[in-house]
Amino acid sequence: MGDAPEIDPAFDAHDHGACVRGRLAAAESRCAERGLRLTPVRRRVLEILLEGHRAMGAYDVLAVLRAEGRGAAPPVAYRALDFLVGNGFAHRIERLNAFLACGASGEDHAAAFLICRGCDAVAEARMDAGGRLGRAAEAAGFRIEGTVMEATGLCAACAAR
Amino acid sequence: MGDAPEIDPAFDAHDHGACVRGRLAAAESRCAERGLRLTPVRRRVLEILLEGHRAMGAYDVLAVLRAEGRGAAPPVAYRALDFLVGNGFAHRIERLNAFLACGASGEDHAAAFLICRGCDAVAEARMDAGGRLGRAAEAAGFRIEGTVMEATGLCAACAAR
DNA sequence: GATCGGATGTTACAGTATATCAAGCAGGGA
DNA sequence: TCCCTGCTTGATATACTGTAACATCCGATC
Repeated sequence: MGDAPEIDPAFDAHDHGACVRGRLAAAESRCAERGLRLTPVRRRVLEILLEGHRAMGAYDVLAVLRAEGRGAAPPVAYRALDFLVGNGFAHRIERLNAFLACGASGEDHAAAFLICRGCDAVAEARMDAGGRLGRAAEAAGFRIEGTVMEATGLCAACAAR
Repeated sequence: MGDAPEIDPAFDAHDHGACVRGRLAAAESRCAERGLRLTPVRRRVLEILLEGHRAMGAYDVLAVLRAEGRGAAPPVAYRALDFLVGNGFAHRIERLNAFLACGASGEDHAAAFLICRGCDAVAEARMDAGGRLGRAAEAAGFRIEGTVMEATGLCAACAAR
């Protein structure tokens, strides 16, 4: 511990097409490794999240599926999102009731998020789990299974405005 | 840093009547100090949260208000809860869409929560803000205004069962 | 082909939250 | 006193988020 965690370049510009293709390919090979089924719906939902490159509500995702003529009642979106979150391909942002493609698709890691209230951008920071809260929980006999860390504030661009 | 943060005795028994009265009195004097108006509705909602001594949904609070014959449409509960959260008398537990009376009513502090998925008890741990995520945010030019930290797992009692 | 489990499609509904407007009430200044 | 202003409350309606339950489909296996 000691060094600040790495933060994804969510607030910066980048080659987005390549970004989406690369992450999708990474997810595919991860699924193959682990015997997970990245079905068309699941793949498309991940792609939608990657293309959006922001936290999207389940109903935002649903709207895209609908526009493409897929069967699209809420459970379709929620099930695909549950699969992606459950297997580490996406995160749920509790504060926003929204979902975000994971910046390190499929690797096990604890994540923290910086949520800009000005532009709604969300940056993911990779953290190792545990830390002070982990020690406190252990002392209380509490067994932690998952942790949510979300900070709200203003990104550099919005603060300048 | 270094020492584990103190955790409220949410998983233990205690003298509940005294606990409620004491915290309510503390909230009243805090409001007087700061010129905040702890109106009857707000006071009663805080009392309900304190009596429940657990995370309660807005509609749980609302049901109690209704049973008492107060005007009780959703906005009544949400506004009172917003006031309490905004002024540090209660916390919102994002993971549960629920609210919890603050264990240190009114003092400014960052809090983390241990949420038992067995019995839905929520323990509040007082943390000082900042830490590793704070340093990462600073490096990215992100100004943090508030942080949510919630760990889900099993409390000692539920793990034993 | 028969069977079985997982994935999808669909309807209906439950739970959470807010926009909006009307009415009441306290405090301050003309 | 009276009015004005701002905050709080009351109430209706509606939007947003999430899930239960059941039917169907599809691929793998025997």
